[in-house]
Amino acid sequence: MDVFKELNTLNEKQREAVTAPLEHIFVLAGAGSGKTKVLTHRIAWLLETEQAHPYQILAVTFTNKAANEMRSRINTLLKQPSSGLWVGTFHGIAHRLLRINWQPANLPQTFQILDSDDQLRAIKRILKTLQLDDKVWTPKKVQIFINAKKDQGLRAKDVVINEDDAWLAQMFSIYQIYEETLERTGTIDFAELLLRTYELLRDNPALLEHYQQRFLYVHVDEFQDTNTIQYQLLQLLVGTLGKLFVVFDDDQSIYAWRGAKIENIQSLNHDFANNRLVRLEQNYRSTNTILKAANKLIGHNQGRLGKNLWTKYSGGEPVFLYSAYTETSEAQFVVNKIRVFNYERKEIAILYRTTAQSRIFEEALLLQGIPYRIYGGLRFYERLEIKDMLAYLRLVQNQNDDGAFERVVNTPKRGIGERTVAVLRGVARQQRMSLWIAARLVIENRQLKARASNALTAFLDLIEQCEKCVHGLQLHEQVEQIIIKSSLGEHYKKGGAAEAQKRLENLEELVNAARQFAQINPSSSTILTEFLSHTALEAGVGQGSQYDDCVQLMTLHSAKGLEFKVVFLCGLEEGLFPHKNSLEEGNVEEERRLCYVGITRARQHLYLCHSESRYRYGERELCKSSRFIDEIPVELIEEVRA
DNA sequence: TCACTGTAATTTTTT
DNA sequence: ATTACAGTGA
Repeated sequence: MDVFKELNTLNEKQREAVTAPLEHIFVLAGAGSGKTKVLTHRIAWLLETEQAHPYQILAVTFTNKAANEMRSRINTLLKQPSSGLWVGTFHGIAHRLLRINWQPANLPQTFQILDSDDQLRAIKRILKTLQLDDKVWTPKKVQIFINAKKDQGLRAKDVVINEDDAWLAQMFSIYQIYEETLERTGTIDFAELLLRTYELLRDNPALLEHYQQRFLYVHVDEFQDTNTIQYQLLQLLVGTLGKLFVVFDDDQSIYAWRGAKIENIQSLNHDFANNRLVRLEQNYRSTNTILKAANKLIGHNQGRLGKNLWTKYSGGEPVFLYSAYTETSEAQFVVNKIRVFNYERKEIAILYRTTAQSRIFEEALLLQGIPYRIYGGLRFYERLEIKDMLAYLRLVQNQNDDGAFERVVNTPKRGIGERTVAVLRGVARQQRMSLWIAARLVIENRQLKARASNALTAFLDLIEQCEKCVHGLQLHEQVEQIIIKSSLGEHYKKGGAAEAQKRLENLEELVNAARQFAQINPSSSTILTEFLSHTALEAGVGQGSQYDDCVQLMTLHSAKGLEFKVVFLCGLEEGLFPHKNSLEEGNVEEERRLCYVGITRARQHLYLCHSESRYRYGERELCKSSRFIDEIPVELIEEVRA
């Protein structure tokens, strides 16, 4: 790249951040102020004028989408694929470090990642064996508790328990058993990826020094979303040698619910001395009207760092407001409007608070034959049949994976019922062994009736056969073989016609995904392990989009970082947005920031929609329009009719 | 052991 | 409305 030519495309503030001397740089970047541009240009600047080597550069994002975007923009800028440069999500980078350093991290080489669903199942199993009242100790609550502790960097054993607090004591004891279980099964959950990586570096000084010397330039996107353990990890990595470059917007902090600490922004100044703050407040995205609406809305929040976005674009059409009678007419209005616009369809987005709202828009779009793409919702690798197949693969690769064992031991049905599995669980727990080994033992000791024993033996043989037969095969052939051997394919053929077809197609798609994965990644003996991790870390968002030019449907959370010519912000109703749960927890400000994110996605046209009534739990409920609508000055709004 | 039936709970967002 | 789960009979 011609650095100096590129610099001319930046404004003064952006240039200041990109060409800043080698200190810690904090960039307060408002929506649409070109933060990704600054980040990518900074990296290019380091490479071209500071003689940095690609392998000295680390760039961390929060979503896979953002990571991919950044990687491709860096490549475009450098006019070649950048090798050696690490760009990824916090979880992706932690995973990479753990794979390389599995031994000092005290992990088996084939360790696997549990997604939220796997984690919840593991917790349910533990609660069942402990025979606790599942009204008091709901799996969800336990899951939230454990993840919160891990996000704070706390192990069960690290915490001093006040014996008076029976609830807390019980929670920690569950946490402890959970930790032991995961240890035994060779699996780790999402939060553990971060915590384990933190401990790995903290407890291995030589290793830490190695990475500190390597990653001299650490970049973090969306810094306002970091949680405690992520912050601590950054502190370790940057050390005294490294230079930190963070980009953040406190008004777009929307992940407090999963442990993001907005206080981390304040800590920066103290923990990383010799720093420089650059403010990007010029917006290049939206019309002045849209920006004014956004500024006024977010002005209702207290304790902001404070900034005022401005733009050179004057005026723009008003923000349109549509009040529907029902959610169906809301969707109809949106779809009719979409037909009028003469833009590319991918320039149009329908945004909503909850995934459940997508269905009604999907139906309306389908009816009118408008191509659309839904982000989020049930992702490819989360589908039932895919999870089943992945469980077979996991079990073939690591027989101690109890979660995988339980999932497929009787799928498809092979006569191993609850009773038999209960016996295995009992033995496994008593002798602290995996279900697989317990099964072996139980068969040897003839603890089961002949019928159950035979069925179980057949299952164990099946898995071992699979293990033998996939040896030396290509990754996608391994998947293909196991679909056949496990007779999962057969199994799904039997279901309802249309649904069964879909499931079979998905299994076929999994084979394709494996083929693609093997093409992108260098072949190695651990490719199956890596593929399985990939399915957990990137739940397969890109699968199955048939058209390129589609109307974009997504939740407000997944819209962060994107922009569209036309935005429909839907379901603006009290209880839905702001969501009831947030109101109860007193988190209206985060909901408002979410609304701010939504509004600032729009370049030219913004439609706010709400419905007077909505189906919930099978009943029609009356809905009040959202307070957020009232917080936008009326002179910016124009009511429209269908 | 498994299919069937009735009842209770469920819906915030993502790695 | 849809789904998950527990209880019941074959």
